[in-house]
Amino acid sequence: MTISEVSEKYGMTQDTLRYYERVGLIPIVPRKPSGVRDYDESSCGWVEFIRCMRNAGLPIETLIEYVHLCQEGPKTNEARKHLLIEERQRLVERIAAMQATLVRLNCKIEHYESMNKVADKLKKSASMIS
Amino acid sequence: MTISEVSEKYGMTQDTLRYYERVGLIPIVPRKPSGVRDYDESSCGWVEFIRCMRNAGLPIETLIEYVHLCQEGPKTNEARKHLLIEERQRLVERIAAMQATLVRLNCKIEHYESMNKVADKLKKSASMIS
DNA sequence: TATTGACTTTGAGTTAACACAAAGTAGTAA
DNA sequence: TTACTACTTTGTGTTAACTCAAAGTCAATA
Repeated sequence: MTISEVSEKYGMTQDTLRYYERVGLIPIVPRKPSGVRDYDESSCGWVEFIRCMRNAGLPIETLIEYVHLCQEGPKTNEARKHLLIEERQRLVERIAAMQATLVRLNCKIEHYESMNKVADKLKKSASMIS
Repeated sequence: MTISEVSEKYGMTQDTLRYYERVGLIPIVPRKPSGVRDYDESSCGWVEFIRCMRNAGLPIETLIEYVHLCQEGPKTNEARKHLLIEERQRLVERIAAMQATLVRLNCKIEHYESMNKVADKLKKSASMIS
């Protein structure tokens, strides 16, 4: 697959794909003899994985470390697991914080809606008088 | 309350507090005759609210707009509500994405743990032979 | 009274995460 | 053969959200 196809498929710009590769967020993508990137299944898998993790807010630095570990073979399995467990912890905390915020937003929105109702009632009473 | 007390209380730097006020993320904080900030209950409430929203990832631009609306009186109630509803929608989506990522992380971690078990079993068999 | 320390404003600097521009190359179509 | 298009690398620019520095002010304390 060409970079434009991958860009299309995963909804990321070509610049971002090259940037991710440059900084080590995904392993080096294989090239055609001409030097043009030719994404294989593995490359696409990485792109999709990193997109997912980035969407969830995992920091680039940590992901770069993970990718490095993956490229060093099975001896780094423990280290990778620890890294993932730590990130999971942080993710769980972020989700909890966001859910608390969601509850709060709901309260505020309901508050505004109840104000509307009060306003409606006032209007009704007014129209009944007039 | 002084800025240092507020900074302490909410775990934000004084610089961030001043920055938030400068860009309109919180309303202007009342001052002592000397010009020093003197946070009252309302100011503290705003600081806490904004911290919460920022932690959940709501963009500063949107929050600035919300604060502006709040300062324009009750005629902006509808607009505020709409703004909050939109942000709630985006928040719900972010939470969903993060939960999907969490599931994925769990899978990966379990994968690494099952690999450990296999390794353990191999070790055990080896020790039984020797 | 002099100094100290916490505050003030204004403006510039920093960091993460891209986004863009320039200059060059490979492959294809006319 | 020329023109065109999609790619390449290298390096610079941008944006959000702070963060720091400089120079000055005020109140309290030695």
